[in-house]
Amino acid sequence: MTDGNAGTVKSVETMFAVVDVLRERDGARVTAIADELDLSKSAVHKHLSTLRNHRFAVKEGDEYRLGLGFFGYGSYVRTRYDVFRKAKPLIRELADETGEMVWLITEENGMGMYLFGDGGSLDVNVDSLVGTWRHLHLNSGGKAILSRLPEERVVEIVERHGLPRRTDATITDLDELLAELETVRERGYALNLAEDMAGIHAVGVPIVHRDRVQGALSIAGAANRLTEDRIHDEYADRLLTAVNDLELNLTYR
Amino acid sequence: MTDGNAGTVKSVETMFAVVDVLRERDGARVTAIADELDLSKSAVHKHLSTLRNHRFAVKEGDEYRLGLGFFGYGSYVRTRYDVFRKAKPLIRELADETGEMVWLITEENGMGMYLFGDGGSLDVNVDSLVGTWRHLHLNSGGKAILSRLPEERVVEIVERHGLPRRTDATITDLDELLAELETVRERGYALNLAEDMAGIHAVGVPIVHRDRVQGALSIAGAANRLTEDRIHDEYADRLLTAVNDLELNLTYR
DNA sequence: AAAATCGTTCTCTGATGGAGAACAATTATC
DNA sequence: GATAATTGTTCTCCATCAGAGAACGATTTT
Repeated sequence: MTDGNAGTVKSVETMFAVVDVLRERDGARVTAIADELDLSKSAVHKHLSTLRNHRFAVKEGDEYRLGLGFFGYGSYVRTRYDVFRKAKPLIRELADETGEMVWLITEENGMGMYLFGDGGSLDVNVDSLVGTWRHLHLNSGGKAILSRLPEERVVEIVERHGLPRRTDATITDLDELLAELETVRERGYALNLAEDMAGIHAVGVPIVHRDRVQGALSIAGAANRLTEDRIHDEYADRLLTAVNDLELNLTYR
Repeated sequence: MTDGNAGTVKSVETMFAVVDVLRERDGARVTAIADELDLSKSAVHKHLSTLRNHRFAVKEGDEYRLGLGFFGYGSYVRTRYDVFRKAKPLIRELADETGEMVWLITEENGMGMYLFGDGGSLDVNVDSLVGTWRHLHLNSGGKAILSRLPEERVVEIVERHGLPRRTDATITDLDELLAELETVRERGYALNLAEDMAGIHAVGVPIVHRDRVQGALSIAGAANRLTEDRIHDEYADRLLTAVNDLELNLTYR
């Protein structure tokens, strides 16, 4: 527990290293992987064969890439989230209605992950954000989630993952974050005023079900459209209503 | 090569076994996994810790489940497919226009996988099919893909994965399949007349780019709406046009 | 044509994966 | 409510196997 990787399976650890090289390089050949990881070619080859047998890697000529096996298991994991299945049609609706991006984010081990996103024109590529890990303090959905966690967990999370800065507006101080979360609790929704990406504003509302935060919905878009005023006047209420519907849906349907 | 799992890493193999138990059981506890796999508790525990460190498993109380790590890597793999990124908006459009389900399927190691799907009133159904492996002979998109593979590869694939029957209409004979693929080549699109699921018809068109099949688009829906006649008269042409657009998009944009 | 580099398949050995015992904590049973 | 059974986790320790290195033919470079 104190030691990070005590009691782990080393060869699985190296397998993950191989996988990460394949991901970072968008595919690689045996020798390149062996060089990068300081492993013998034979060892790397053995790992790649193993991965291939389980469809987690594919071989194209002499180049190996990650296989669709990951997508298969990944889709399964997402589909297991009740909140995803129920939020998806709602998100579509909200995206069509507002013309902005609408996101579902959830938390695991103190980090956030976008489970689904829709809408928005060409500003941000939705698909490249889905499935990526995000620090929770950097976005409205993440802050909405944090606002519903016990303070000791928030502190724990910040200690583990830190509060990296992305823009001038990023909250990088724990006390400041805790104060902001108090505001979020009172108000019912969280803002993101260019704290992650310059020029992008957002509102986020936590999804609570059975006394647990299941995630958060958020609306994000260009700062000149999603002004602070319009968020308070229009978007926040629309989002609160949507989340309320969703929470009822989670309970009764 | 002859021996299926010669030259593989055994402990990675057992890791995958653990992962599969977690998937099949929708989460499990240490002892249950150890019992099922005939492993010691300590071994299973070590594997679970390793998986957890890499976010491929999470622990909730004493129960372990697969983690969002899979979804992260899975999303990456899908996004790497150019054909997915470019087909997605087109599929949305087609789904809205026709009111039927529209699918993108691709092939890896002789099996098909739905990369994306949209539309249809049975919206729930869509997400449970995305990310699952499908035999290629069972659906229109798969047959469309097969029609563009060299005959020896088709034979190879059938030898490896067989031609399992799903309904009365399923093609279970290799020669019959090869003949059908010839028809598909001449006509440009493949049909699926309740060969996988009773009451479901579909049309599929292969997506060819740089002399390789990148996948196939298909339209699927209730047999009483997608009658054979209407497929030939309406849907096939609409789909061929869409795929043609997509192929140009793949080349020039 | 020669040299270099590649992926794959061997053999071999030291590191380590997995069994089993021990433990406290929890749950089941009476 | 006390006892017994079962749990997850952490040890130690030995037999296994993960990984190094050499050898191979096939490609690619020079």
